[in-house]
Amino acid sequence: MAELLSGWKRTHYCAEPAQTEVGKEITLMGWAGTWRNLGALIFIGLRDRTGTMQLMFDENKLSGEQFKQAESIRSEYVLAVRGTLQKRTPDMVNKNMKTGEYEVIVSEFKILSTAQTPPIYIKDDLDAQEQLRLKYRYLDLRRPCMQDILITRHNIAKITRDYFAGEGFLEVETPMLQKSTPEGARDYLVPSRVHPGKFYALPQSPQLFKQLLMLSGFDRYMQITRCFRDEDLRADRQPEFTQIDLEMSFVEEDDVMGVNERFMQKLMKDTLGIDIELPLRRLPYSEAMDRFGSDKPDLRFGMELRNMSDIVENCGFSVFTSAIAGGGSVRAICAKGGVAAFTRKNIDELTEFVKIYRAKGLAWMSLKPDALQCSFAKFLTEEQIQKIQERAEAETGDIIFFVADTSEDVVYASLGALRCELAKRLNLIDPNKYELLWVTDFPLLEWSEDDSRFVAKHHPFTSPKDEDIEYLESDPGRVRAKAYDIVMNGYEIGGGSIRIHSQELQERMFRALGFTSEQAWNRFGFLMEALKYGTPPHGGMAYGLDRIVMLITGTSNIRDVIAFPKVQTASDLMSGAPDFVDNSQLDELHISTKCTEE
RNA sequence: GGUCCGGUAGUUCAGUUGGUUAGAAUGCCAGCCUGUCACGCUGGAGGUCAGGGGUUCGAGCCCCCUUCGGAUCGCCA
Repeated sequence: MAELLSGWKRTHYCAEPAQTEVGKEITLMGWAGTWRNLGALIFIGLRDRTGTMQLMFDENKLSGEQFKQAESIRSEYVLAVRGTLQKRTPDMVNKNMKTGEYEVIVSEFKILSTAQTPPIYIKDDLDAQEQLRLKYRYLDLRRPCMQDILITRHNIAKITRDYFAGEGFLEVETPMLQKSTPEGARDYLVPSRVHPGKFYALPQSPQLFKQLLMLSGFDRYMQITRCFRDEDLRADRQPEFTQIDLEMSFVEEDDVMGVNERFMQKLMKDTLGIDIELPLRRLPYSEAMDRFGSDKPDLRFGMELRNMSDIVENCGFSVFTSAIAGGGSVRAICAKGGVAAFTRKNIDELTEFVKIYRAKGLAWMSLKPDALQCSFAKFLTEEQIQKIQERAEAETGDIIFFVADTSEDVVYASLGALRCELAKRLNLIDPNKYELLWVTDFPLLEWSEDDSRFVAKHHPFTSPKDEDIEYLESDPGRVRAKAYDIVMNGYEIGGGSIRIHSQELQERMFRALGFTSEQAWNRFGFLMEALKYGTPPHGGMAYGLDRIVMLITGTSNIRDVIAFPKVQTASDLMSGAPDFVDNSQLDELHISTKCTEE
């Protein structure tokens, strides 16, 4: 049944032919879409990656055998078609089609491949279960909207390479098989056949190698590269993902941020035609947390957090006073028009919502037109109520929401999330708006309860701020880093830092992280050694390419921007990976497992 | 590791208080049709109600377990 090309050559893509080709014979190749058989006339849409062209099979213009064959064409058959491009008369134009003014009168065709009825429809407004789409990913990828995303992804990668090449960056590849470094995320391990009992790790990032490239003198490096982290998945997180990774020598924060914000400006202009004003806003971490409860604030809307602790410190409401006494705070957020927008049931939902973030509850003050409704009003003086409303910039019709907790982390996390939830419910987010900013001055270290020690917030090679270096041993928590994240619409799309380029400081850093000198040398000895041989000051950053593609294509699901993604359990529904392997394979790798098939 | 949501023809879904033979649309198959483009008309086929167990005279529906998928907290230097 499947015919061969036998010398046929495609002359055009389906959506390519235009006015100049009218009346000429063209050859198209693609997939049959929906077919409409009118008896002596058959219409079929022929689809390729550029779009769809309507084909007309006319009983009077084809041999009897060919017309009979045309009647057998079904959805997703692969066709090669020769015919004449015709301009449709005005009453026959299909305005919903890019090629709606044209059609091809088929004179000769081949069925290159037949197809079973596909388990999912090949159309943009598909509403199939994602499970099914992923099992038949190759069919899902036939849908024009999916092809558009991957085409946009290609364009973004190309703009990226062109831009950085133009700025003097060299693309250098770094190894996929690396030494495991247990700091940070879990590694994917690869057993070594040659070295019994030893393992490589897949890169979480090319961090150390790009620093070594600076040390070697490449000066400016970039790479679009795959990274792997064996952590739980999310809507915006895959176990293997792509970074735009770069590093520069002889630079300080402003240099890295400058070249990168110009990159984002160009990217937004070339993909969406959006103008981004430079320089981008910069928000120190502490201010971002204080105002937005997040280190990746969505600036498409306001609704900033307000600290009410000093006002309610001595009121009789124990929820508030005990939170403050316990070292935490009481903060609030004002929902404009909340009285009209939220029912009592909605407020209960919001209360449940903040509990996800370990808040114990959600207090609220409803400024109804006739009266103030507030469960804890009796604990407050008129003056305190007045001050709260002033600070929240609340007016009649608004609701002020409060979270109190002994942990600032809980207050920030719950109110930061509530802020976004309220914006969603109040419809404050313009989907066509793009708000970029830098978040800077991150803490260098943060205390880990699990490990009972300080851990690097970014990574252990991040340089402390010059003026804070002196506190590295005495007060590690107050040391700020030369680190910066670039944030767009509430997503961290990239981040980086100036690195430590002195061996002495790097050793102090490892000590602050609780490593003995021996441990540090054992894990990162090659870096420590390298730092002895002439290291330029350097820094860089890395972007999550997948997240950038998500934002630019307007998808909320990272799986949609990756050709062959993994599901929440990190498996591939199409190929069935991961899977058991033969014992002989394990033997060769000197591995025995605790789990077996069945 | 936790919480929540979901799995019924190929597909998307409905299925009442637990009650006769599980429905619709679409797709598929067959026939008719020369301007369709969500073609139309006529007819037809198509079900392990995710899997297992339990309660019951009786389970798609109630309970338990398992499994698969999604969202999310923890986690993600």
